[in-house]
Amino acid sequence: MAKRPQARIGRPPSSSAVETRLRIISVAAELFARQGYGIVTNKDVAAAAGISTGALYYYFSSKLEMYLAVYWTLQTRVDEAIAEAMGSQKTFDGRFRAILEVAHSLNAQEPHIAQFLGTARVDRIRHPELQDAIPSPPGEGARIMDELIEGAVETGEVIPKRRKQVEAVLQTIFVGLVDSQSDDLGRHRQAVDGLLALLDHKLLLPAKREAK
Amino acid sequence: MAKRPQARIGRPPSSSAVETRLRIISVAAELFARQGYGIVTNKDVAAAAGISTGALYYYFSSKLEMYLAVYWTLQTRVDEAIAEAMGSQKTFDGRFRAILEVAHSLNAQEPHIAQFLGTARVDRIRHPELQDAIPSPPGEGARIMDELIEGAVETGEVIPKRRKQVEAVLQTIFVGLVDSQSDDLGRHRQAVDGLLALLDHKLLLPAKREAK
Amino acid sequence: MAKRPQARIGRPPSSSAVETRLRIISVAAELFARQGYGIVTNKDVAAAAGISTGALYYYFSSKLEMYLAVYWTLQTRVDEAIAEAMGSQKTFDGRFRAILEVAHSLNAQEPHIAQFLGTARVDRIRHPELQDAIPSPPGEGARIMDELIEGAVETGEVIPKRRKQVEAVLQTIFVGLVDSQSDDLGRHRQAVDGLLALLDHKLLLPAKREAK
Amino acid sequence: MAKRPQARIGRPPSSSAVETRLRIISVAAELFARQGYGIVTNKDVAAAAGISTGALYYYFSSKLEMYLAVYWTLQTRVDEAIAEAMGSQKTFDGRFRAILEVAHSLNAQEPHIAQFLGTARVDRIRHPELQDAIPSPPGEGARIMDELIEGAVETGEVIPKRRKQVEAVLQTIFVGLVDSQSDDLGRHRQAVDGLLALLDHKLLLPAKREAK
DNA sequence: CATGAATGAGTCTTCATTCAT
DNA sequence: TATGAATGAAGACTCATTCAT
Repeated sequence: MAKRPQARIGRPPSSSAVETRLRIISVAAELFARQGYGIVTNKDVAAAAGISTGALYYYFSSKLEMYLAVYWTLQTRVDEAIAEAMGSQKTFDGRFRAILEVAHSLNAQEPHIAQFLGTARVDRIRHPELQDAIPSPPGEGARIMDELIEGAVETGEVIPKRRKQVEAVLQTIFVGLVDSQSDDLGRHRQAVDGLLALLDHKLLLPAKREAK
Repeated sequence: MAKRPQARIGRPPSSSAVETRLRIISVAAELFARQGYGIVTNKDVAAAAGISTGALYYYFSSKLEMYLAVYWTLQTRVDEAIAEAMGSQKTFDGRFRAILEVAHSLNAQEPHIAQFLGTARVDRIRHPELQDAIPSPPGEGARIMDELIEGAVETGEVIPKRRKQVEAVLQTIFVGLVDSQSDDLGRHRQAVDGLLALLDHKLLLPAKREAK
Repeated sequence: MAKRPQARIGRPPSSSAVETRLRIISVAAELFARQGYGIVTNKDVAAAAGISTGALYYYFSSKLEMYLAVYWTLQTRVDEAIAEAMGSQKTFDGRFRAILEVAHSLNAQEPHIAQFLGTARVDRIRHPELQDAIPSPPGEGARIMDELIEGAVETGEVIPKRRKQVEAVLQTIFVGLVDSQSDDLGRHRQAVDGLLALLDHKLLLPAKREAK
Repeated sequence: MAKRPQARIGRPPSSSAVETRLRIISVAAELFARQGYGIVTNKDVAAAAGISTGALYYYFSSKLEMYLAVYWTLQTRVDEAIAEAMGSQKTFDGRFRAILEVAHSLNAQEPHIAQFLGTARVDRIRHPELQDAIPSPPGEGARIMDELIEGAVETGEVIPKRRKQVEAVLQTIFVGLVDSQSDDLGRHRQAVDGLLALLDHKLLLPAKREAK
């Protein structure tokens, strides 16, 4: 599970500033998640955080920096959660199921994380400034994907020739989950359960007979 | 009011309204596909079409109308292609495979169609004006999904209780394909082949033995 | 979205929002008085107030709001002056004379008040936005007219049957004064004196004899 | 009474062009009367006349020229009507009454004439281009005013010293009538009747007694 | 730490005017 | 005569950013 950011004990100096910064990141995350980089204005964020637009510039040198702060905060949380899920399992099958469950429980706890990261993938393409500042398979994504597939090859669950196909299918599924299901927890659950059933060959059965 | 324009040019030689309109839609489709509704400016579109921003308003009453013209043009193309694919097959399995192939060949022919429609899904959420003007499962999407699933229940390929799961999984896969693979035809092919292999139980095999 | 403004200046030294707002209203009053709502541009007002067009929106949410601020500022001044004049007299004759004098002295003090309000009557008809925001007999006009005429009926200066005629004549005179004389104080004085003489039956005398 | 413009008998060449020109002037008059020079667009006029904006430029070299054509057409009609009214009477009293009646019957026949000319007085002030092209006491106004007052001095109805006052009062009344009453024929009648009663000392009577 | 007054570039949109046909 | 495709300047308004206080 993702660790919730807590004020560290025994660190009094300028604690209100730290709190304000965290508050900004938190409200900005929600706003960016819903509306994207281009549409959210500094004024929106400032108002939601209860400060003035000028004050924003004390904490971040630009709108872009603020966005990146949000990005790394959330992406780190996701990366940690996935790393934990990966570590707990050895087979591809186990890991994939664990990741799906982690994705769902993150979504249940903090819905705007997935929404933000889905949005970020789009904004990255749209805004050149973001393109240079955000990695394309996001966060640890590339490393995790590698580990997942290489592990699967080792266990024999994936034959080497199909590496690329598996990678593309996994990307498709993960992006699809984030982009099309993360705004509704119930549907997200259906999608996760459906995918698990698909792995068990229970979702799609052979046709009884051809319709005339 | 414009003061004294002293314009330099009137109607350019040999220009046809129909052609110009199509040219605008075509270049706008590409720009919107890459950058989205909010970021593409009228100036961008006009420049790409080789006309002035004012001329845009001769063809469309607003930026929104122009966007919608692009949307319906492309969405119609997709709907027709999918309807054809659906009609050629009776089983869910056959239909699903046909749709994947259609998706791929559309992508091969006109790459920005999928990019635009993926983008449109996001823009629809971000821009209230679009929300009112664009259907949420896009185009004929809702009807097609229904037909696909009800057909599958009739052939016994999907048990009634799993309807919702199948729907969510299909959404996940279709959105994932569009959003994560449509910018690279090679990867898109891998994804389609991977998904077909997944249906055949060839993509993911049981683990030989548990790694320690 | 604005790209990278690299602005040159922030808050100018020694500036007060209240003062700036008043300055804007004052210069806008003069401009609107002379040229009307449609012709005065935000740029004109901003330049006259010594600020940028953007700054205008710090004080008013739209050009319309700015116009209304001017309107109510001036209309209130007029309503108060007329109310005072009305209160000081009991007869219609006294009140009418008092109002004419008030009109003249307001004109002497702040010439653009009458010009603006004359202009506003026209702009109200031409611009639907204004129609909804400005009352048609302006300000307290309707109430004052009523009080004036009902008082006159009570004192016997107007017979009940002629109420409508008196109202129409008063409207004609007041509007005529504002529209045709308020741009020249000398002529305005002549008009006021002429009207007073008319009441005294001194302006127009019977013809000595019929010219052939 | 104003002569209605009729197609002259026996003048066939390019008669449709003449008709079109007249039609443009007629619809433009109505539009300008209601909305003023600045707000009416060439497109509005063209649409109302059933032609294209381009065609407008065959008949008038600019929007300004078109406006002036309307102005002189209407102003001439008014001047002629007033001249006729003036000629029929010798005393100031008779002439004034006759002018009021002419004003009213013109208003009854072609309501937008007065509306246009009222509007034109305002537009003249607002648009520098019009200022140079339209005379300030409109049309024959200056000459008529002179004749009216000099006649009154000769008949003894106005003493020489009050010339300016009478002029200012007449301007006030004529402008007031046009600006405040010409949009409603009933009210216009009330105003005219009220003014006639005022001349007869029947509109305003002495107060019976002072209210306490 | 924070505010709030201000900027100016950039957005969508309108409109008188032009000119090939 | 007339159309209709096109221009470009100008208008209202937005927004990231700056800076005196």
